[in-house]
Amino acid sequence: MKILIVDDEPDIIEILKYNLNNEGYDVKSANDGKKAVEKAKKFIPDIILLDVMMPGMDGIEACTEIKKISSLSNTRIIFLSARSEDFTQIAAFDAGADDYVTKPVKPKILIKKISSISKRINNNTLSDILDLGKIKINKESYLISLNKEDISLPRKEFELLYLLASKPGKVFSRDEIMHKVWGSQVIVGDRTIDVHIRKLREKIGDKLIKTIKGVGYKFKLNVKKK
Amino acid sequence: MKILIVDDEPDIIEILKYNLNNEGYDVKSANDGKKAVEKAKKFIPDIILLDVMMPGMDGIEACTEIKKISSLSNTRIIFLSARSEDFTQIAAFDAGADDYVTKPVKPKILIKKISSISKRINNNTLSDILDLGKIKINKESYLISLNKEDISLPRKEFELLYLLASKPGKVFSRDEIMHKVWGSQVIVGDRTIDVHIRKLREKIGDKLIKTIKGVGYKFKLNVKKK
DNA sequence: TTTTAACTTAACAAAATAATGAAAAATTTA
DNA sequence: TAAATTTTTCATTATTTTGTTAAGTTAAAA
Repeated sequence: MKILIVDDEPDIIEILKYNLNNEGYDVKSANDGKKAVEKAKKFIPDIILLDVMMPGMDGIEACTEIKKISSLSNTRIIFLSARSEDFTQIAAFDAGADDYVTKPVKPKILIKKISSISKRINNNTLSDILDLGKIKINKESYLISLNKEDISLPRKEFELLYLLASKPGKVFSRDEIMHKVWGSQVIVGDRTIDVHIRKLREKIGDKLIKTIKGVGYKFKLNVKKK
Repeated sequence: MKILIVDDEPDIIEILKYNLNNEGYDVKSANDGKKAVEKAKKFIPDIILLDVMMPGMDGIEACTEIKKISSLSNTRIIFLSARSEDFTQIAAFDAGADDYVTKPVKPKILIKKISSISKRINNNTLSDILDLGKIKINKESYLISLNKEDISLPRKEFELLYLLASKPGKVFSRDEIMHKVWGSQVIVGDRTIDVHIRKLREKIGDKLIKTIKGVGYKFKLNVKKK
């Protein structure tokens, strides 16, 4: 996740950079509106933290500029402003802000907002309900229904099943499963995945997930033909 | 806003009068059905609080009479009855009651109901009520009714419940809850949300809100299975 | 058929997450 | 202003989920 910090005070950049780096974000910075727009074009950040008050091009202007750039259409903008009661809030949202934080910025709050925004970015792509005939997988309620009976699954098991079922027939390697379900940062042993598969099979029966030895696992298509 | 209280017990009239005056209502009273009808004709109250059990003409009869009077067609009637399980409820609604309150009357609840009704009179819109079977959630008066019993909830608890119940079955993450209930500018700890959930469960029982570990909370649908 | 790598299974340990109790802080009401 | 209520936090405990290991199976390859 890439973040661009824009502020004219080096101290603030320093603090934010430090905290965000610690959280594992890829952070760059700029110290005025103009440079911000340039850097954003190259860096294509996921999130821009934009100070409202800056000499030269201020945050609102910069935001307006950034919003015009099509390659940055998925970039979220969080404003940093001095006073919460400020009229700038309104202007900020008009300019296309996704959120704002008032100074002095508390790193905890900022990090929470950022993680909440990044989750939203990630989640939006997946559709919510998979309907595979006798099994339905509902991400909204974290329930699956098998032959009309609801079964609730722990999170990892659910996500594993959801992944396999999102492309029935496709064989997922353990690497791919690990990447998609556990995320790129986490590394677990291959056996761990097997164990989760087993637990799933205990609950949904062993017909639906097939092992492809030496390759991985797949969700089985409806195999009824005459 | 004019309110007429009708009850044969002076104490009750006293208490209600005191509380409603404090809220700025214009309050008069009567101590039996007949006098109530007469006073109502002259006073043209917006709301009548009508005791069911009274010597002479009882509340139900009085209500029927009042409903015949065209100048009182906009007057709402709230019954006061001793027991909630009473058949009188049915008779009361047949007679044209708009609402009822069980004795002993809790002033807070009564006031909320009244303010809810007055709002409805003013903007003539239907109130915002979620009806989930045995639990009803009335956003206008911030009251919920569980198995016919009114429970008044503090604002945060109410809004939390309202959010969950607005989409039964959907799992709400703590982030989403925080966003929707606390607003985007407020950050509270995750435990805070848990605590509110707990308070809610203390009041409405622990069947209705389910924890999805690692994900969030959801309002449970009617879960009857054999 | 034997060998062997790959998988399954069960039992257990570790980590993550939530429930609880108590109490401080903030807010509302009297 | 004091009292009461509501909201929030914190520390502790309980619970569930997740991950690991090791021993048994299986199925393909030699």
